[in-house]
Amino acid sequence: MSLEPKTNIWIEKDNKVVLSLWRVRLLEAIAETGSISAAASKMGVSYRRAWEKIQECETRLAVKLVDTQTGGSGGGGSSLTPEAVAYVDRFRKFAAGLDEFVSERFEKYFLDG
Amino acid sequence: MSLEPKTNIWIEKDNKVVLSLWRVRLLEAIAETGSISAAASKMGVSYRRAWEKIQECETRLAVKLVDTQTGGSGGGGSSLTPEAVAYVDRFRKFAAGLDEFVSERFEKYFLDG
DNA sequence: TATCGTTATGATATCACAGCATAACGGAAT
DNA sequence: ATTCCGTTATGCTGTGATATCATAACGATA
Repeated sequence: MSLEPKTNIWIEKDNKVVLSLWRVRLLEAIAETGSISAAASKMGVSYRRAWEKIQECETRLAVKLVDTQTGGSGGGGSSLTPEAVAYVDRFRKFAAGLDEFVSERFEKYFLDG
Repeated sequence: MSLEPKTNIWIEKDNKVVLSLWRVRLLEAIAETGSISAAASKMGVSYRRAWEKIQECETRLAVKLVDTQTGGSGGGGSSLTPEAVAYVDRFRKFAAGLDEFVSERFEKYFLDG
C-alpha cells in the first residue's frame, strides 16, 4: 500500500497566503546561502518564482523581508531583515510538532486499528 | 492585521492524493444528499470535477467508493460503499483536533508572545 | 574599463482546470 | 407505448496560473 500522511500549515491575510512552510524554507535558504539565486536552486525552483513569492510576502505583510544588493564582487547577494528572521522563528515554533501530531494519528487510525 | 492560520491534511500513495479533507467532505455530501450532482453543488464545484475526484480516489485506492445508479424516478443517484464509509470514518478520526492544535499554537506564537 | 554573478522584470509557452455540451439511462406519468 | 425528467458519464474548448526564456542594470574586483 505505502500510504503516507501529508500536512501543510500556513498563514493568510485577507484570504491570501503571507507565510507558509515552503516560503519559510525559502527565507531560510536565503539566509543560509546569502542569495536568492542560490536559494531558488536549492529549493528546486526558478529564480523568477522565488523572487515573486518573496515580493508577495513583503507586499501582503507590508514588511521588508529581504535586503538585496546588486553588483559587486560576488555579483550581489541577499540577506534577511531582522523582521524576516523574527517571522521565520515564530513560524517555526508555530509549526513545530505538526508532523509528529499527524504521523502519530495516522499510525493510530490507519495502521493499527 | 487579521492574520489567520490555515492547515490541511491528506493521505498520499505513490506521491498522489488518495484522500483529503476536501474529498472526504465530498464523500460525506454524497452520503447526505444521495447524489453526486447535489453533493457537487453543495461543495460549490461542477459535477464534472466532483466525479473526476471520486474516480481518482477509486483508482488510486483500488477500491469502489461510490455506488451509482442512472435513470429511474429521481434520475438516478449515488451512495457510499461500506468501504467508503469506513475510510471517511477513519479519516475523520485521523484529522480530528488538527484545527485546535493549529489555532492554539497560532495564538501562542503570533498573538501573545 | 572589462568581467562576472546577482538582482529585477518583460515576454512567451505550457498546462492543469473550469465551464459548456451531449449521450445514455430508466422509473413515473400520460 | 411513449414522453419526460434529473442523474450519471464523458468529450471538447477556453482560460488563468505557472514555468521557461531572454535581457537590462548593477558595482566591487582585477
